Amino acid sequence: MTQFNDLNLDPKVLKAIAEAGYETPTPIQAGAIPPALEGRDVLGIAQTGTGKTASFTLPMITLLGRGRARARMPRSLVLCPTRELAAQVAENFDTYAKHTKLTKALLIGGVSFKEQDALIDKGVDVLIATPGRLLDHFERGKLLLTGVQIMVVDEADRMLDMGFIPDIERIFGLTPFTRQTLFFSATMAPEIERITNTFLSNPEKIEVARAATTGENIKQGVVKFAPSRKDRESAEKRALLRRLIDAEGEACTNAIIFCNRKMDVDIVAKSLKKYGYNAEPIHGDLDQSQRTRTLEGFRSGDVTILVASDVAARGLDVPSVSHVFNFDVPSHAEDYVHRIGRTGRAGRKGTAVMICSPRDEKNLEDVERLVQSQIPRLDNPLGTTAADETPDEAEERPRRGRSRRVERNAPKAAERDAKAKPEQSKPEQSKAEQPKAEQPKAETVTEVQQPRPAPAPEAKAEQPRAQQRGRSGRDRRRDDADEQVVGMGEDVPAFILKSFKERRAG
DNA sequence: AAAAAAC
Repeated sequence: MTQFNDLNLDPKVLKAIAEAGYETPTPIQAGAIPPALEGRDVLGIAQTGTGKTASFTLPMITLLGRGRARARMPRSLVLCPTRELAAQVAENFDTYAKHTKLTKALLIGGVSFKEQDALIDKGVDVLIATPGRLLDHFERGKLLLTGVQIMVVDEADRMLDMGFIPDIERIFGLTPFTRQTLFFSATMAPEIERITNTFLSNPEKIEVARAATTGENIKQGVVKFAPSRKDRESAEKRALLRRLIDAEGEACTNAIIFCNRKMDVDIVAKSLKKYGYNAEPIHGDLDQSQRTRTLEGFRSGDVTILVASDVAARGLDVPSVSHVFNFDVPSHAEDYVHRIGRTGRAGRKGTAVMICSPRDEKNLEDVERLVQSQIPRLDNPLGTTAADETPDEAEERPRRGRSRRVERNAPKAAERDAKAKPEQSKPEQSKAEQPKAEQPKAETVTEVQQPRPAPAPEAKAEQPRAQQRGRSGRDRRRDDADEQVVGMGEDVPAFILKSFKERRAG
């Protein structure tokens, strides 16, 4: 098997890779690095979680190793759709370029121009940017792109969704024809295809499917929710969310909760905090410093629940998320795939639970058509009809969740996660809650046997684990899977290999 | 109808 040492990378880069603890490149890295080092254009079709970022940072650092940056003329450029993603790429550069003298600047919105200007003036080897802020700098005459030798476009399909393609085309036009282009997208939509035909020259195409999307390692479930009274809807929905989180018990080490609206992100986060959960909101209206702080806290484990808009649906590298909760059914079906793709990364187990209100039914149909299977129905722990009491009041005793303790009841899970996060804060279980025996935490969600249709809804919530299928072989948890991407290219559900357009077409 | 990204 190919090792990083076989890849002709700069010894300084190899040293940093070894120090970071890596030996074996992922398939996208093994495929993209050699042609990139030869100076060829690369078209990488890969999702996040495949090691995509290093597949362009490592050869870039090697190629830029010689030469020096001139004032206002960066030698390379990486474009990302969101600020967080750009910041992540910048971190990656810091890690792998630490033994070199290369300089970099991160140009993203929401922060002052001053520091960014100062760095550009000094001259940088690598510029990492979101399109808006980059063009802003350019228009102020602070930046020349005629010295760009390598240009990277990351998450191109998301750029497309966000309407950045005209900006990207414009930026392409500002760089020299002779540049090398490394282009990454999760899917090849027709518009993406057009861009690559226009701006890439005889690219080496590397296509890698991720094993872990909605395949066997993400357990999915959906809970139908109908409020007892209209004016209680939002409070009851939040109460249901808490019950669903609690039902997962110790298995839920950290989670992302997605809401469709920024306002709901704020409300849900605030409500969870009130009930003693360690939750923080993240969405585009929060200021950048808070977004950064929250994300850092979530990565480090200081924050265990991230309540997020779709700003966090794609691209964000949050290792080892055990659960995704969809507070709403996403209105764009493809967002479902991206959202639940935040869990079950790198061959690990993941759980994705979604709440579906009557008005979300249509969106649910769209999602199920897209993934070409029925998402197993879970029992509503609050009951299907009117509750006798307002759930918010019923559980009003706030639970103390600040203390950190090691997992007690789940030694295996604790072992597995020991490397990543030996401790975690957990809300205390309220006495008012139903006995665990009736609500076994690991069995609340049924395994998806795709593309086999889900079993009858009634049967599965209480089904003992031993009777569930699909637990053999690869399906088992890996103890050492922390950073390694495993099972690549195998057992990929057919739909994930198709473009979203093809999926919609059925 | 919403979210993201520029001021």
